[in-house]
Amino acid sequence: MGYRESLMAIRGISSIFMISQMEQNNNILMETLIRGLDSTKKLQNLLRRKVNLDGPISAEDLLNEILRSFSGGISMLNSSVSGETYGFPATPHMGLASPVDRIPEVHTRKKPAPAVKERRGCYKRRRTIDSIEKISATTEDEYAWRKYGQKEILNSKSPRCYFRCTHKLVHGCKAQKQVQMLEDESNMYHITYIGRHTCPSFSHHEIVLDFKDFKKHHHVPKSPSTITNIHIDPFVKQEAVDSKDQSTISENVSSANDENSSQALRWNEIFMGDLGSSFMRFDHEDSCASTSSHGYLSNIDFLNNDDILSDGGLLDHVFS
DNA sequence: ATAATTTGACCCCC
DNA sequence: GGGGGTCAAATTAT
Repeated sequence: MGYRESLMAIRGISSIFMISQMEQNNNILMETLIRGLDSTKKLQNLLRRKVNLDGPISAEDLLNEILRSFSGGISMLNSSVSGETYGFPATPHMGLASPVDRIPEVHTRKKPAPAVKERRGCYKRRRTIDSIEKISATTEDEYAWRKYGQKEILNSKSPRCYFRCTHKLVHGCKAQKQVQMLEDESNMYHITYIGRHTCPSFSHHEIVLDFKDFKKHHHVPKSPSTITNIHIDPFVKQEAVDSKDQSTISENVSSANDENSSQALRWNEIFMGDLGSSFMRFDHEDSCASTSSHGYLSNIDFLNNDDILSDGGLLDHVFS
């Protein structure tokens, strides 16, 4: 049976199955993927021991690709089961510090109960938010983020960490970021960028060619902020943000005036360039007034479950 | 001294 | 009612 026939069979069967059966199949698939991932990692370790640096690079590349595929599949399943959107990971985890891997310390401080419940700011829960999601091996990017919250998420082992732009108070920058570690074994992060940086500063950490080397000689904070050597946001000019190093290199990259028309494409370029294998779809829906009044970002829908089995959907992309 | 993080409380909205 | 996003005092780091 050829691939097309198999695919058609899968589609036909899937359309008949009840949801519970689909979940059961998901579980079986998940177990299979996890076994495969584990075996591949072991094989990778074996290869690394037996071959020298001039060995079969292509085999190593192939293994890496297998790892990415497994990790991506597991991430997809996790996300679809939990009702989240999903994307694909770019590269295996590189062992960078995690912002969410710390068990919160138990503090003994006792906060005196406020005598009078003062009304805080009116919170607006986002509905159709201006957000970009990605799955990444690293939580770091070129921006400076300040953590302002962490929440345990229902049915999730990893907490979700909340970050806002460090320059929020100075420049009123509304950019936010949420980071949550995926629950598979890939050690990747589900990162959601909300809103856009409006602060008039830009970092150029890509001048740091080897971030790992950089970390050996510089203190790197626990937060996922500060440094990356991966990509630049072409919309904004931003200062270097390593708060410890205080080195600042500024450069005007592009004006803010010509960005709207091609913004979705640019974000697409950024993340596709960064992740390599992210699947994103950009929709132009209403912006949320609470997060952006300028329509800076295009909304993104990660492919939903229907896309997996629909014509021209995810499977077709993956296997084409 | 100042900045950043932690973490329980608060609050909105599904 | 409760999940999750945010606040802000306390704590920690620089």
